[in-house]
Amino acid sequence: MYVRCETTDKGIMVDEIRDFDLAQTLDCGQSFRWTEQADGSFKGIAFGQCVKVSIDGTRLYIDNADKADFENIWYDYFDLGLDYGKIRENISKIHPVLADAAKYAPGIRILRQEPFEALCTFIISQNNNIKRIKGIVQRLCENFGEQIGDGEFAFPDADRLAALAPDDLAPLRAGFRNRYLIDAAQRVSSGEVDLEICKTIDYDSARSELMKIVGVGQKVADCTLLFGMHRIEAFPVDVWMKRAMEKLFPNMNGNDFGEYAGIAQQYIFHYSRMHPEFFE
DNA sequence: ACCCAGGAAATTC
DNA sequence: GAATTTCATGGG
Repeated sequence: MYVRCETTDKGIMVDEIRDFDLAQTLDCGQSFRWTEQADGSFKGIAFGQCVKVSIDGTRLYIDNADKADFENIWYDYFDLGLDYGKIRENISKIHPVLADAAKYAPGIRILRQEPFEALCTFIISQNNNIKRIKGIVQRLCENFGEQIGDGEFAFPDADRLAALAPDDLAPLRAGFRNRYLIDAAQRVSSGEVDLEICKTIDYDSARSELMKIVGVGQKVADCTLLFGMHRIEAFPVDVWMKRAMEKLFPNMNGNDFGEYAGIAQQYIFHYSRMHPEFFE
């Protein structure tokens, strides 16, 4: 998608936006740092910058960002270079229920989050619920992240967390996940686990690289690869996806959804979560 | 009191 | 090896 942006009183404005719904994308359990405001906009932080985003028709507004920020951070973060309409069209041919799921929330996009943040937030996600995950992530940033504004904190980097011990994370109330977070930070900080290389090496190797970390299994590795490394062939299977596959796609698995399996996964995950009656 | 939550490690069979 | 239990915490 070719986009131009210009400066307005509501920050940067980008026109001709398609296949993008803020609630569907920012409140669907892939990122845990966005909160909806009373006016329908979303406030959040990524790459150390706090912004407020809103959509009016085909126009995307990003407040508190300039043109350089848009080009350097937000164009990629919102994955505006990928044609989701075309992908939706293609994967809808695979299975009629997948077509239904894609049609249900056509504005979902896969964010390109910071790798270390994706790793940590999905470590926190295990055996947990989205509301509490958000609280723990918020406390992690408030306690150990760099302050970037009035009450706003960046996600802490691996070096900072690597200097801590599990008990130092007690204020998070993350329980048994504390030692997993410290182990992840120390292995990333030391270079034993290379998050950048996970963007390019073959999928199984990338997954193995992440699974060196204590507390990272297949599902957390897949989520990290999908949301932090934009490996959109990843197909994380959590409790919702397990139910969905058994009930809605019997005798199928992630491989049947092809190179865009991760995008299919998000459509199915969201569709299932919004329709719990499917699984009663 | 009990069960579950975008799981994984530790233990047991 | 496969199946079960445990791990903290909070909400329903």
